[in-house]
Amino acid sequence: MAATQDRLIESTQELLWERGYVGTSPKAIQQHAGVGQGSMYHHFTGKPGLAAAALRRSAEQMRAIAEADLAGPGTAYDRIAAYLHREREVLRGCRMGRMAQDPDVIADPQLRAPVEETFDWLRGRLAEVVAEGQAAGELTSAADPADTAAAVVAVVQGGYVLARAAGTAEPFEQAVRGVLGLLAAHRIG
Amino acid sequence: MAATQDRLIESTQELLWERGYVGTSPKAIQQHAGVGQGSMYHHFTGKPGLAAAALRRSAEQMRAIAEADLAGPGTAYDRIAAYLHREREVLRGCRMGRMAQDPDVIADPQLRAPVEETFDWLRGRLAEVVAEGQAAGELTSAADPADTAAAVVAVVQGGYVLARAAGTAEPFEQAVRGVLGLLAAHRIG
DNA sequence: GTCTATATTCGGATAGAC
DNA sequence: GTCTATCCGAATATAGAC
Repeated sequence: MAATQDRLIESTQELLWERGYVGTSPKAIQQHAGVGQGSMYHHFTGKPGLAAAALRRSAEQMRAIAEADLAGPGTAYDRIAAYLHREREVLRGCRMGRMAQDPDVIADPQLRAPVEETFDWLRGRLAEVVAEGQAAGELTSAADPADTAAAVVAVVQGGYVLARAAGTAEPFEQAVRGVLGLLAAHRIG
Repeated sequence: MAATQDRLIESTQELLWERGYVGTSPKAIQQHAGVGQGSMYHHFTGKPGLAAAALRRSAEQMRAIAEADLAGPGTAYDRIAAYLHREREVLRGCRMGRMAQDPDVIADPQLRAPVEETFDWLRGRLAEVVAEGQAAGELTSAADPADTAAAVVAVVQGGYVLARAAGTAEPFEQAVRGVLGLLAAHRIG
């Protein structure tokens, strides 16, 4: 039954987000999904296989959500601002970014691949937006597109870290305002 | 013997950095420190107590290292650039930032306090530097000091995440160049 | 496909001898 | 202060019945 696999994958996505890879046990996944032990090991080879499926799905979802803002209307600055101001559950952190901290994830190519690809894509996509803005005469050419894109993505990822450390979303919002404030000086017109 | 406590704390610092809180077992700490089980439980109440001591020490160290750059010579921009360009083991990530991802750390006030205080201090200190630069006429007043400071700290923390995801320090360096490039437009003179 | 039983190792700690 | 012995539950599966 596809529903069982789906529930397992969704539960794994949820628990990886909340507890990380090391902190997520097969048993916890089964309970969260309401699925028996035998059932899980019938559909998946084990914890790594299931986690890989969950991460691939999270990667797809993250990408779709980001693309919605980046392909939206308005100038390059507007689209970056839309991406940065998107509603987020800041205190939960980033589903993908969190995985980058876990040595077991980084050590397993199957687990690391979705994480790496997601951020590669995101940086590339933001760099395109910056370059488009420069080509359209909306932004000065002073800022390198790839470097600026990396800074924007890093602000989001770092903002999550600061917010969780502080126990409030405020530092995330400050960081977003901060980078947009800096970028604003590069607008033309 | 103080040396035993010290070795335990240092080993814990090391392992927390590498494996995180959930991923670090008392046994691993003992082995890394070359100290027996009984000895560890004689000097510390258990894993949380030992981790708290290790985090407090890491917090002191991080603060001293950052202050060295931020209190250095040069303009505000120079000092921020010095902080950003400091030599780092980028692929190891940040000892403090990593802890913010761990729910068990965030849930325990004793463990979270050093993390929270470190980032509060760092953002405050960087905001001072920005404000000093504005007062000295080196930087425009367009950028809010607290917001800019949060963005700078977030770039570092996010840079670590991107670098670990990529398996190379390159995205960290891009992000640093990116935020410095944006900030450069605010320099006067 | 799903269930229950069983196995092995680790995590985190306590107890008491030396 | 340090060591060894012991404890109990959790993590991560495998085996085989239904």
